Amino acid sequence: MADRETVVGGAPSSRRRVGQKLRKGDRRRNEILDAAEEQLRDRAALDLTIDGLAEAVGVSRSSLYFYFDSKWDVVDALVERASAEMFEQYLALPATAPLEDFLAGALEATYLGWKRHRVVFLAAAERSSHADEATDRWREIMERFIGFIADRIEVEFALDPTVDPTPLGGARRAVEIGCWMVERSFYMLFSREHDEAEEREMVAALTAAFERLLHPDSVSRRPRPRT
Amino acid sequence: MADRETVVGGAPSSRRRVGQKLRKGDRRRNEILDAAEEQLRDRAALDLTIDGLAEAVGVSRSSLYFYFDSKWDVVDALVERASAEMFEQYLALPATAPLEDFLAGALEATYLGWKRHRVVFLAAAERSSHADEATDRWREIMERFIGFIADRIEVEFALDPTVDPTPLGGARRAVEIGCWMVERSFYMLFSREHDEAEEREMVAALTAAFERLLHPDSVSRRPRPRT
DNA sequence: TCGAAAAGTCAACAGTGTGTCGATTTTTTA
DNA sequence: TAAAAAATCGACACACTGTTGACTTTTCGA
Repeated sequence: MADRETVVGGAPSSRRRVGQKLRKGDRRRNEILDAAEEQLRDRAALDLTIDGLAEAVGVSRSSLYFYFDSKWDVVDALVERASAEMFEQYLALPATAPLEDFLAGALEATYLGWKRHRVVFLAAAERSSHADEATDRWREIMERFIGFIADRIEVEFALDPTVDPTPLGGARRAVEIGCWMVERSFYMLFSREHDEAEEREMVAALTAAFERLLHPDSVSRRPRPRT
Repeated sequence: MADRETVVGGAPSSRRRVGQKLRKGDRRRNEILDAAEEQLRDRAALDLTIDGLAEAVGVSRSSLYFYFDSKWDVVDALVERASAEMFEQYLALPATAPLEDFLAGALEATYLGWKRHRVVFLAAAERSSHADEATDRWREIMERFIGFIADRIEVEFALDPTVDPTPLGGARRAVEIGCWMVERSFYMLFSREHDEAEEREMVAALTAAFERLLHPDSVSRRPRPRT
């Protein structure tokens, strides 16, 4: 799954039928992406340099401009690559499973994606805060996931009386809030020192949290006197 | 509340007794901060320049280095200033109010803070993604809010059987998740075009969401067959 | 399989912003 | 009011960016 032969972004000489041998340029493009992901282990995206990437790949700096307009362009492509991979996992979720299994599966897929491409998703958040245009791109990527889950919730809402996202502004809004909750929580977890156990705890907590967002609580909220 | 005479960050000649007349340097420092907040309306923090700030304030570029080590240092101070202001609102929350009012009040305070210092909090998120050290600083600021709410929830948990954060990993973790949910949701709202109505909707949705995180849902979750 | 078109490569240049130094002026304070 | 502290600035060295135009290699169809 790592080095496949399909190309995602708006590469030079991109759209070619799948399975065909890659052009030299396409191979190089992937090398650059790999080098970037590699370097992101050490430094923030802000600290990437065209120079550094060029050197890592073994071409001149100006050659790099042949492939990407800027280092942010590189980061964008990297994010797109990792997100697409994660979304494939979403598509593989069993559509007929009970809602809670569906949610647990989605959370698990998200977690594994983060684990695998930690540095890329950290960079995604970084990138998304730089320019409105970049924020929108990240928002769009998130939309794919939000939409996918929201569709399922809509169905569930119609079928299952114990599911009611109305107070959160509807299924869409509820899932939106939930997804950003997950994104941000993973971001905060993966951007600091932690162990595997904490990761599992976080997945469990987020799964429970997401469920709670969708089900009304057990008590009717009435004002209670203070002690 | 805007131009007070206390100074927050590690300014040159900071700690002076409150109420005293500011030194020239302290005034200038505030000017720089104000200029930065002003300029952030136009551009991302990444696009701030020492040059631009210096010019706006009317000093030479190198003079600016007298006050701040870098433009990120400026941003940090700005974030600290706005966060402190918001936290004061938290402290003013009526401690004896019912939980739901407490939460609604906290959400309202957060919302107003965002509304007032939108560009600063957007910059905070941007800044926090640049360097581990900056991420930690933002995390610490969030901790103040998380800790404040979590303390209240702990109490509530002990008193009120309908409050149970256990499945989310305890009060602390539940509030942590909730706060990041709020932070990210506001970030996403305020970083795009929207109207006042949508802001109110978001506040309502987040308030409802936060409550749901703390109360167990009404159905015991049992596997349901698919149709 | 050959040759033209397409793809890929690079050195050199011009530009923008950074951060530091030491010398100088202004403000503060005792 | 004069010494100390604070504030200011010009000039320098440097790191990274993005562009241009000439050159080399690869690709692909006749």
